Formats: sequence, structure tokens, C-alpha cells
Amino acid sequence: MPKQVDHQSRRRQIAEAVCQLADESGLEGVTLRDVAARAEVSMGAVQRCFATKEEMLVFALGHIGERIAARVTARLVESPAQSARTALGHATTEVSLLQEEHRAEARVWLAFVAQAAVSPSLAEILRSNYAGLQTVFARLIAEAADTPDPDRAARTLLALADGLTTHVLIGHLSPAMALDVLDGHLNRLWDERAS
Amino acid sequence: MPKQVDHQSRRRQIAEAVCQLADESGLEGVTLRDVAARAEVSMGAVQRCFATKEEMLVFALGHIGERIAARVTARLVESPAQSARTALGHATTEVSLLQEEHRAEARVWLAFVAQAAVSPSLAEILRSNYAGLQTVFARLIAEAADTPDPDRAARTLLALADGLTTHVLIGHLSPAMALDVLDGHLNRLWDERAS
DNA sequence: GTCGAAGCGATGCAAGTGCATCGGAACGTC
DNA sequence: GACGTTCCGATGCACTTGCATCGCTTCGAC
Repeated sequence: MPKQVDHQSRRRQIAEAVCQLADESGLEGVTLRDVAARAEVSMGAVQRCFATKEEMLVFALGHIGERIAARVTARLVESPAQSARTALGHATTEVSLLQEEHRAEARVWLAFVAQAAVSPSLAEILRSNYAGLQTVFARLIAEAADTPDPDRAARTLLALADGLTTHVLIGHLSPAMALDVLDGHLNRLWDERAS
Repeated sequence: MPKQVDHQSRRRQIAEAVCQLADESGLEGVTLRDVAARAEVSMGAVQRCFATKEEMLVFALGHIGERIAARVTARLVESPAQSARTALGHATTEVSLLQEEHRAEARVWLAFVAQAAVSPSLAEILRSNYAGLQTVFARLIAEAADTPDPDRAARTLLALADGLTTHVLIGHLSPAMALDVLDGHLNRLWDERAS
């Protein structure tokens, strides 16, 4: 056996570079050369890890999708004792990527979403990601409020979170306003149960 | 005076071509040559109308933004006699671009939104568009239901509509499900007033 | 040691990019 | 009808793109 390399970790390293570049100048700014330079490997290494550019993008999307989902669940297990209402709020805030330090992830995510509208392989990954998130949200909602249709409420919340992310990114809303909107929506969901 | 050309209409013609191409393969598929070919003019003509590619994209975004806004207001004046609740529902459905025949516009819109996250000049146009829509929505909501904070309700509705559009585009939701979510949200808005 | 396969990095290549240039066609003015 | 301005469309150019190629290094098996 000749020289061995941890392919998996190198793929992650490259995916990280892809995300950085996509954050800075959109998916159009992601070229094999720039990715290689950013990841501090040679272009040959990139080509060895991914047979084609599309394969690289698909992997990168999966990578960041996992990271976001992981943060949501981490946030959930981190504060398990509190009320389901609080947990739901935290999870939603997390998935909306409203915090300044996650703005980069939001930009990358948006870039991929737009590309997915014309690229089935990317859309597939996004769908499975959203499906997972929706399941989690529906369960949380079912616990937090005995809404007649938790699935619908989850779909609403997920779409709202995504829309807010977008609006913050393009500067139509400030993060604070987005949080306010989110809070208002959750409160209404909550009050409805109470009544 | 030599040969005269209606620049304004030609610009619209080119913008139309930009939108068609962006619908088919995203903004990355929009090249000067392809735009010229699709608009059935020469590349020289495109360059005469727009000094740079960015200027062309900015114009195209303004073009489609106007079209969408126009459809919303058209839908409003078209059915003025009905209740404000119905009008609000129509306007929201319209802006969500859920109808199959507007799916292309939705893809184009999403492509521009993603690009705007890294391009200030595009973001500027989007902001003014959203600001206009939000004003209309806030007014409608104020008429339809005496919500304590119509502005916040409008922001919520707009973000929800955008999120639903996105989710339909990537195939996470069917148009029917999106309509269902929208309807549920509006109903809650309405009931809240009634209570 | 020697060998050979696995991986590396530089380079090549054809295609495509945005933009500049330029000769000539088209048309109102005199 | 000649003229000059405005516009046109083809071509050129420098550059970048994704991908293929090809010596060379590296390292474990024997």
C-alpha cells in the first residue's frame, strides 16, 4: 500500500473552502483553482477527491446542511429542561441563521438553494434536509402546543424562518426585526393553544 | 438624425431574454452571447444598450420586479368589491408565485435574490421592491383585521410567502401544500381579530 | 534494498467569458 | 443626392474555466 491520505477529512477541508468562497462571492465565485488555493491543496488533490465540480458542490452542500442540522439539535439537547415553547424558539432562531456569526452560512445556504432550483442533484439534498428539519419541528410543536395540525404549523414555521433569513440577507429586515417577527409568530401559536 | 431605435423597448426585450435564460439555468447561464441570441439581436446591440453586464442584470431585475408588483396590484383592483380578507389572500398568493405559469418568474427571482446577497446594487433594487410590497400588505392588513401591529403582520406574511415560494421551487412543498399553509396563516390572522 | 501502486502537483488544452474595436449600413438633414 | 451622425454586427483579445495528462514522490509489501 502506498501513501495514504484521509480522504474524508480532506473532503471536508475542501468543502469548507467551497463554503468560504461561496460566502464571499456566491457560487459563481467557486472555481476549482480558487477552491484549491483556499483549501491550501493543489488542484490535483481537489480533482482526486471529487471527480467533477458538481460532485464537489453536492458534497459541500451536504456538509453545511449537516452542520446546520447539528446546531439545531445541539441547541435542543443543551436546554432540555425548559419549556417546549422555549425550545421551539431556540430551534427556530438557530435554523434562521440570524446571528451575525452565522450570516456566512446563511449566504452559502441561499446560494445553494438558488442553484438547486435548476440542479436536481442539489435539490435532492435540500429536500432531505428540509424533511428532517420539518420532522423535528413538527414534534416540538406537538409537544409545545396541542395545535390541530402540527405538520402544517411546522411547514409554516420553516418557511417563515427561511423567508426571514433571506430578507435579513438582502437587508430588507434587520436581525432584530426578524427576531421580533419570529417571536410574534410563536406567541400566537402559543396563545392559540391556551385559548 | 440617423437610424433611430426604441432603446427602452429593446432593453425590455433583452431583459426578457435574461429572465428566460436565468429561468433555464440560473444566473450563471446568463452570458452576453446567449442573451443576444435569445433576444434575437447581435451582441453589439446588447453592448450598446447596457455598458456592462452588471447594468444589464440590474435592469432585468427591476423589470421582473415591476412585473410582479404590477400583478399584485392588478389582482387587487380587479376584485375590489370583495372583503379585505379575500383581497389579502389573493395578493399573497400572487406574490408567492405559486401558480405553475409563474414558476419561471419565481426561479428568476430566487436567482437574483441569491446574487443580491453578494451584490449591493442588486440588493438595493430588491430592498425597494420589498419595501413597496410591505407597504401595500400593511395597508391591506390594517383594513382586513385590526391587528395591533399591522407592520409586523405584513413582514411576517411577506417572509412566509417568500419562504413558501422557495420551498415549492426546490420541491419540498407542493403548490397545494403551500396554499394550504398560506390559508391557515391568514385564517389565524383573521380569527385573531374576531376574538 | 527493490518494486510498484497510490497519490501528488504542475502544466496543457479546448471552450467559453466579458469587453473593445472597427468597417460599414441606415437614415434624417441640407 | 451627398453628407454626417447614429447604430449595427462581426471579429479580436486577454483571460478564466473545468477537466485531462504526465512525470515524480511517497510508502508499504516482499
